[in-house]
Amino acid sequence: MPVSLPPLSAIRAFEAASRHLSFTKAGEELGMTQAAISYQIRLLEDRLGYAVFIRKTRRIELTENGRQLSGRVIEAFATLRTAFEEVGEKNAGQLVVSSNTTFAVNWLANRLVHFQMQNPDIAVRILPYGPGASPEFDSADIVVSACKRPPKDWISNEIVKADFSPMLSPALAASIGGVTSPEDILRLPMVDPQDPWWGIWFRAAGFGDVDLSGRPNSRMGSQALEANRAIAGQGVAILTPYFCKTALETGQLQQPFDLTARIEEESWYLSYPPTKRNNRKVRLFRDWVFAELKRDGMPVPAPAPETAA
Amino acid sequence: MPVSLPPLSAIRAFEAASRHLSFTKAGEELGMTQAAISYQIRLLEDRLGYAVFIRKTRRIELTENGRQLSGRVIEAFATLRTAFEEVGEKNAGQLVVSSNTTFAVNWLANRLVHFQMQNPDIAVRILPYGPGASPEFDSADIVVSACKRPPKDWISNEIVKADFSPMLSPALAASIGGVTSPEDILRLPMVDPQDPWWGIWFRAAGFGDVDLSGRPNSRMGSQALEANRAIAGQGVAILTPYFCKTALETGQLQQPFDLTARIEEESWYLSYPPTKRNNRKVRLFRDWVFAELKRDGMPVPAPAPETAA
DNA sequence: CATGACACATAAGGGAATTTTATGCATGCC
DNA sequence: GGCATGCATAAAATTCCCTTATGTGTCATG
Repeated sequence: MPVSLPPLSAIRAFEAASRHLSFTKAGEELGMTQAAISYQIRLLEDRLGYAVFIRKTRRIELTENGRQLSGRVIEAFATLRTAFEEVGEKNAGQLVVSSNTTFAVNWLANRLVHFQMQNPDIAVRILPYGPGASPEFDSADIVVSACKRPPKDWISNEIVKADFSPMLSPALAASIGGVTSPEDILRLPMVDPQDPWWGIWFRAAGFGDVDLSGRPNSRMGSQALEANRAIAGQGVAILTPYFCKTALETGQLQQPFDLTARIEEESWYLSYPPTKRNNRKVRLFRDWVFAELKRDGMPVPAPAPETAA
Repeated sequence: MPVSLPPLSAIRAFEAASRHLSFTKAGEELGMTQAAISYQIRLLEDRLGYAVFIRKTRRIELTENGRQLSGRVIEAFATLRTAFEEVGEKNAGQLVVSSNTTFAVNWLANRLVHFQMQNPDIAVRILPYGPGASPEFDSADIVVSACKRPPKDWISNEIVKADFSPMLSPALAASIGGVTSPEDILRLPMVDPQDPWWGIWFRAAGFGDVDLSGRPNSRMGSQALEANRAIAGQGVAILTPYFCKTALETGQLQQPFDLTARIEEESWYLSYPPTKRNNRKVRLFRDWVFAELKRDGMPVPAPAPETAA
């Protein structure tokens, strides 16, 4: 049970006044009037039962007691200031993004350098989390997640709808003389036949119950892996076209059907705690993500309105 | 221009909460509700732009940032607490009395031991100041002064009226066959013929202008010295009977005439700054002085009323 | 598995603590 | 001597907190 201190505002006034040896200057530093400092010092002396300043004409001096306090109090405030400053700086200069692996590998990886060039003062740390793991809501500034919902008070924007469609390597397609009908796919190996996306896509394509016994969806988090296996010709994967853009453009993969399916509400979300809605680095990153999406022609959510700091 | 800190009340709440890892306990320690702590922490996090606590169910944890702050903040508050505590204790246990020499030597000297026995926890320091010097209004807790008035806002009590009357040693009186009329005094050497008190006393005794060219009054501060010279038979001194009580009782001095004179407003005053009116040691000392005076049959002023701390 | 207890969050409202404004006062300086 | 400077003070206005009351999610328990 620590000793109770005099009012902190009085201590702060004393700290400043004892540094400047002037109530007026202390008031300026603290953004208040000379009268307020005078009041606070009076309060402090009243509370302590002894004077800390001797009022001379047009200047003040510390009393013996005041002198003894002054040093320690200044020291304590210096400790506080450096503590908050250091943590604040560390915090302002470092942006921690917890992203699910798909988004990190298929989207962030080859664009991040642009953000970093635009904002050389911000050190970005990407923490990818794989399927089965959870985003690091506690330690991240921003989270890009798919299935895992952020704490409900977080500000959350849907950034990419989880459309999906079968993808395969041209070589694999050629091996059966080309893929022209959904049924062709069934003649090829699948990278992950248990993925529930298959069933949904086939239904959307007009094929009722294709038997692909369900398994917890994990494609949201590991498309990079599936994509590589598909590129390597190991099978047909069911992937989100937007995330395969490069592979599709370079011909490493092909998407035989324009038809995409989706599970409503299964999307990638960018989210952050409301505390950080006015945080510079968070705003910069969020806006950059939105701008990139827009360049890609993706629908972009309106960012939540800002509030005065 | 130091960095501006978050609101200090929020920092204090954080300090307590981070020690207890509980808002409820922190609230108890600080004498406020759990809701208030919650509010303050929220405020702090809002201001800082990052969280300092992770809210788990029925308990809280420090975030990385919070942990980094916590240590320093606790340290800073400990510094403040020990600083105020130490100075406070030093201050509570030590009573500095700046007293004019007459009062110190002729009154305090042989009584102080009683006060010290009654209050063994208080260390009394008497700072006597001689004629010509000033009381140490700045560093003393209590001042006993005569001519020097305390700063006008001080609480000041008249304790001894400066009555005066001629005093001499019995031997000196016998040397002229006894002193029975004021005129007899003029036949003897005076310890300080320039003292204005002489003229006033002689006038009061019915003798008009006795020629004793004036000189600044200094008897208020050095009666001890004059008294010793009178006791040694060097001359007649004009002294305050109350302060010669012992010498008169033991026959070292005699006061030939009951007549005393006084200059209105010339008195000894006990005074202290209003800041200290409820200060324990100051009250104890003041009350002890008043009690001693009362025992001597002196009129005692009513102490100023106390105010709630 | 329902219930209660516990710990923190949140909203509304009131009130006290601070601040400001507007002076006064003493004194040092030109 | 007149003015500027720096602190004190009183009254008035705000702002900031804190409390009360209630909600939410979990854990523990019978």
